[in-house]
Amino acid sequence: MPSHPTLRHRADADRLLRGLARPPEKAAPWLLGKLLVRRGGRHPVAARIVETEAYLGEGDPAAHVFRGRTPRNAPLFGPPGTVYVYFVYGMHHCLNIAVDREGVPGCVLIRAAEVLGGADGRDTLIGRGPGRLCRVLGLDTRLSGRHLFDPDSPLTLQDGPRPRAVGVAPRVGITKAAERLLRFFDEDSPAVSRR
DNA sequence: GCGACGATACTA
DNA sequence: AGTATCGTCGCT
Repeated sequence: MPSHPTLRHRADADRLLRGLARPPEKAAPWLLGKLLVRRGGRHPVAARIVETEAYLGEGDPAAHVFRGRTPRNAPLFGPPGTVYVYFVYGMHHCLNIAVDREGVPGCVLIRAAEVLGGADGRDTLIGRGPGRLCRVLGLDTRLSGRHLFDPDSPLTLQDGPRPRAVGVAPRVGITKAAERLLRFFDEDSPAVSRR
């Protein structure tokens, strides 16, 4: 077992990468409970993921890559753990994580997370909805294309407490393939979109 | 170069 | 239902 901190972090990243290196419909529920850690500000901010959606790649009419690769969606073709952030409706950013294998553009949209406030964890802020989550974590398109486990990454992933129960529902806000149950959420979280 | 539209979220 | 608000992409 590695005892040096750097080696241990490396081992943690490898384990998380194995979770991400699977098809979106597997990786999306697996991501529930994991912690997004935002660095770059005065203090790191951690947010516990409580709601995700799977986007299946070129065969999924609701996916950004449905009509093929473009400069914007290119990060989705990167290795698992690559960050894809896009801008919608002239005001919101949405965070995605590329999953599966490099060259296979499946991804997971992070729809909600509980931002852990003070050291005591008492004042829990919620980022309900992908737009608000990005606003609360200060994420924008400058992060798109970066990788969660790069040494100096401003956004990383850590292990966290798994949910007691996982709910399944249709994806939010799409018109195509709207019936598919590809949205996953922590049933106990108040931060989940209410729809 | 142009225009339609979107993986949003709030208010009424 | 209405709306704020703009980057992206397909098409001309």
